[in-house]
Amino acid sequence: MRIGELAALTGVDIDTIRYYEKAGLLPPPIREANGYRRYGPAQHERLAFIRHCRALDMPLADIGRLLDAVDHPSADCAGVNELVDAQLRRLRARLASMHALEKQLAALRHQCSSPHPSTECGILHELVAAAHGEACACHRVATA
Amino acid sequence: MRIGELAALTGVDIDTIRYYEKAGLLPPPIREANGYRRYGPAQHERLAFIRHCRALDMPLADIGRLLDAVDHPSADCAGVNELVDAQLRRLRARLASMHALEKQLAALRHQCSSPHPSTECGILHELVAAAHGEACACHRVATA
DNA sequence: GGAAACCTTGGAGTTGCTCCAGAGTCAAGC
DNA sequence: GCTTGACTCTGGAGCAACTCCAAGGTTTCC
Repeated sequence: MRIGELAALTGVDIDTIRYYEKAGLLPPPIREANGYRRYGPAQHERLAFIRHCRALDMPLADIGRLLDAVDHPSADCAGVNELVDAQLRRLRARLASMHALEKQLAALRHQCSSPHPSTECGILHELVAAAHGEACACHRVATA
Repeated sequence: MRIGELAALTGVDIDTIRYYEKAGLLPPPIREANGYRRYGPAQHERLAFIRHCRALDMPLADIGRLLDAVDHPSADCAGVNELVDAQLRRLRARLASMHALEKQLAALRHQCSSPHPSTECGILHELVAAAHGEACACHRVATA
């Protein structure tokens, strides 16, 4: 199949497929006489693998290492475990900080419930006060 | 003060300060005879405001709009509310998807507890099965 | 035979910085 | 007077993971 068909089949943008090739995640495909890329089921599967990993928010570099493990089945999979663990650690750290952030923003939003002139806006007051180094509702709540 | 002092005072990298200037968030400062940037308390405060907003993970474009509201206090603050609301919506959507992701990764990690040869690794099996379009532990759990 | 749809390459743009090269400026020490 | 080191300047490249575009070649369909 050609690149457009592969794109339609997998829901991956044509540019993204070419990007994965340039990044070394997809091997350079055979070319037709006119220079068009030709793909088979193996590439389709490999692309689906990549997208599944991306759906798990893994960086492309890590996906490349997983593909190496798939390509060289003799090695052991300790590295695979470590990649998934690292991904989980990153995700959990980010989740914690985003939970804190949500509290801060909610507190900030609470400072102003209806439109006023900017001079009287609680949100802007908070942000300006924070810039002065004063306690602000958002970070006061977050660190309490 | 010069840029290095402002950087030390605020904990913001020198390059970042120049970047904010180029992005239009900080007005071009006065220059000394030798061309060095000279900053006063007003710029210091504006930079602190920007960093506080960045700590709330706001995009620079939104911060620019907040600064406009600060600079033009006569307008009303409805736009400010909308920016904070939009930021909260973005954050909450991202939080929800990251929670789902965490479940998926934890389920995936559970497939392999100790190093095996890659051919027997439950994690790789799952990812390859997912690429085949089969049900995978990670997304099966997440969508259940 | 002509138009529309497809493919090619290379490069620029996105966000928010961070780093670097090459050059100028300035104060302190010998 | 000269060197050394710390500071500053500009412009440009690099990161991640794409996305979009221009300019051109190819195929397909009517």
